[in-house]
Amino acid sequence: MQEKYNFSEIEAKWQNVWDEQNLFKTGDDFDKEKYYLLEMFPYPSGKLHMGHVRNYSIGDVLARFLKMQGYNVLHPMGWDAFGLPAENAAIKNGIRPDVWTRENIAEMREQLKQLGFTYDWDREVATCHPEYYRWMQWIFIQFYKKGLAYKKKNPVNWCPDCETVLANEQVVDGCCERCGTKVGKRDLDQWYLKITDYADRLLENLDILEGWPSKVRAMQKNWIGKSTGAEADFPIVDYPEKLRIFTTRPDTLYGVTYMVLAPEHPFVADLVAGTEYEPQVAAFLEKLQYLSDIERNATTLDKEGLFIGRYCINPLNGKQVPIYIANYVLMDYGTGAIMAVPAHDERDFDFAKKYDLEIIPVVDPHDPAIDLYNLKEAFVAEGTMINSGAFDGMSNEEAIEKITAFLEEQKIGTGSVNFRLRDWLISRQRYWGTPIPMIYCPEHGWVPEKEENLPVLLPADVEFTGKGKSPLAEHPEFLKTVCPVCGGPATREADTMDTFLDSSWYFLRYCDPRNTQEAFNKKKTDYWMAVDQYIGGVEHAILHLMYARFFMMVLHDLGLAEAEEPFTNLLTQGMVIKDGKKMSKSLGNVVSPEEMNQKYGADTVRLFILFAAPPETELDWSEKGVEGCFRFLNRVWRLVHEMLPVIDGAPDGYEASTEADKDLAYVLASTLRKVERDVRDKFSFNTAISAIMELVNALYKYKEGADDVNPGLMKEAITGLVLALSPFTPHICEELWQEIGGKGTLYGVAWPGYDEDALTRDSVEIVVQINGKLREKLVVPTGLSQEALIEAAKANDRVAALTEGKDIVKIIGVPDKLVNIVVKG
RNA sequence: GCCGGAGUGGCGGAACUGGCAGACGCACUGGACUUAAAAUCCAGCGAUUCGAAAGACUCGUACCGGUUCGAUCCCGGUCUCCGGCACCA
Repeated sequence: MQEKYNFSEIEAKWQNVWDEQNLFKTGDDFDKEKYYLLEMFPYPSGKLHMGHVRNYSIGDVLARFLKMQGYNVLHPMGWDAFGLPAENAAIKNGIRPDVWTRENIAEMREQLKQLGFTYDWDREVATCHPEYYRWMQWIFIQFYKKGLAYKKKNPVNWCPDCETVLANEQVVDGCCERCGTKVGKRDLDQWYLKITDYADRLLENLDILEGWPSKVRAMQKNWIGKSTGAEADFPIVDYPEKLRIFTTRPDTLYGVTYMVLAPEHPFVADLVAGTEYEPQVAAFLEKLQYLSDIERNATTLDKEGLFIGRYCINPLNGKQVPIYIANYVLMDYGTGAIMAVPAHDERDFDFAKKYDLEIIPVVDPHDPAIDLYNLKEAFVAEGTMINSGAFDGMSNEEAIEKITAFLEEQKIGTGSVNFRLRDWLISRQRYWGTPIPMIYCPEHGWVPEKEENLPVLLPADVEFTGKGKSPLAEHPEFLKTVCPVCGGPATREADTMDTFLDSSWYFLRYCDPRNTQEAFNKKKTDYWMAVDQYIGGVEHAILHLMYARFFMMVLHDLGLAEAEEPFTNLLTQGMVIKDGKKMSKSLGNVVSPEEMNQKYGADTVRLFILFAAPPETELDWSEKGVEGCFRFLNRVWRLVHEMLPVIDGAPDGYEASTEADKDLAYVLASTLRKVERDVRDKFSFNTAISAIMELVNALYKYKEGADDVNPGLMKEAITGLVLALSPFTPHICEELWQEIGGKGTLYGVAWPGYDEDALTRDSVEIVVQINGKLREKLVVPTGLSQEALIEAAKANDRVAALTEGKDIVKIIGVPDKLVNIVVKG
């Protein structure tokens, strides 16, 4: 009686073996061909969810497969360990964030091991460890020294009841997540990174990233949002300064009928000071204060404006136009001021209609349906210039160039480019993050901490109330320090860094995780970088992936790394859903990886998650499907055990004598070829697995049908099966490998080759079509010439009967594939 | 509005470079084994029509059209759904 497939015993056994041998440790063998495989590291929230399992299962198949292909594979894992939830746990349950985080990490690390993933745990990093954030601070200082970090006042979300700053995620429907009070704004001095300096490069390099999904590249392109146009200076009547505006439509300059400033524009207060408009402007600003960013930016918001009693002069035609302020002009884009051309801009048109402002067309569409001097809506398309002085008669596209050139000649403007991308606000008024290593000296202003004094440690003796300032800001011992320049008394920055900084270079630290002298050794990162394959959720398509690219560019420019782009290839896996909906506690449809693991084993869970859908698409969890995969593994188990006596003592190699032997040899070779291609070239794990299932089906058929089983062939087939399946379900395969007499562990055993000869069959089935419709199938010798093939088809009784008495117009023959006979009548 | 995808059986999904549509799995149906059940093994499984059956015809990859001997695949148009951005001048 054969042994039952006892997955829990087998899995524990092999995980132990791998652990004891420290099998997945990766050396820096600079001579070997490397492959850096990386999955996005998790936030240690407590337990793994199915999304993690999917992410890491995909990565692990690749890691094991590539190892079998002979690569030196770097496959690390770590923890994105700073962040708000740890602090919330501290406020709610009184657990220290470091303890909470450490416990969660321990639990999740154990879960990852139970899934059999091949991580080199010697390279584990956690961003909350001082050995890690020390170098985070060091990198920040390098950015600062290069002029890429600066401080600026910016409004933050402020809850008047909790008297604290709120992160955007803590603001729900404009109210405080905790107490429900309406959230207001407060201006704070905050640190920024100058990512906008790299906007063009971040955009241009997207074209090189051919290994990225076009979707992600498009998302980043949208996010960067480059627009080309011109800036122009408009003199203001009775005012010394000129008003500079940005426009993408310099061709419409002659159509300007008013100007609009952002209400926060620095000129506004000055322009209305002491006039009758001053109180109205103040009231307008007051009203805007209570709008959230989302409300302020919503397209649905009514356009509201206010004339401020002053006028501008159009530098091209000397026309005097009124100046407005309006809620739809934003201070932080362009120059915070626009020229309004209602005839050719929808927003300006709406505004002009509402406030009864002049509309002057300057581009003629040549469309009889459009009454230029009585427009029903703005005309934004191409046309011929009119009402534009010397530029009349040109195409408006030509006018864009000519007018821009004219502005430059006259020194009243310039060609200009604007980006939607803003500088990266990195200050967080939080405790659980990397302290920003800056010091304020009354004498010397903001100065970076001395590098030899790093890390600036997070103090452990803090209290969490959820009220008032962040714990660091109320910690005198932390705050009190000396100026690195003059040694006089100074104050530390109390803000910590956005956790996105920590995750913007962790892939570099993995290359050299225990270095105490530098953030990472260049020789090592130059060997391992760039990451050959990065795998993670599409929710990180913009922020994380853009920040990491930005960091890599800066580190490259600082001479610290060779690579300029961190991730050569990117795979964004789809979500795991249940019953067509996202898994969530509130819906009660969360499937726990732990339970599934206990019920079916890690191999089954891995197999199902890889088999049920291609990696990029959504995956609907189906327990029936899981059971199917479990059945399959049992089927494999029984097959191998039944064949053990046959394999035992079987010769190496085989002679395929019977047709059944040849059929099986063919299936075996084509399966091995397909699995290799599907995994390596397409990440098409679902079809690779289905091919292996077909092989198993063929083996069952062969064993039932054949009078006597060919031992050499069977041994070869079973060996191939176990090896091909091993990246997907490593535990059961290790066990079977041992039972069929394989040496050592499967990790790193060479990927099986396949028998080319077995792929060539003596005969092949071809299709005969008449007028493109399938009418007959023929078995013919392989490699039959086109002529002979057509003859064979014509000689067939059925084909002859069907073409009887009809004109044969044309015959197409494709060797080893088909014949198509085109007939008439 | 702009940008990026996707639409194939009851379901998840296959189909190489334009060449047998629906691999593999799930669900379902029937059979074998069993005292019985579970497990397992075997077979069937897009729709329609004809036929006792073997089998045969026709239709069928969101919709309309085109290219081609031949289209799930290429081209043009339409619809629907999903994702990103959006008062960005």
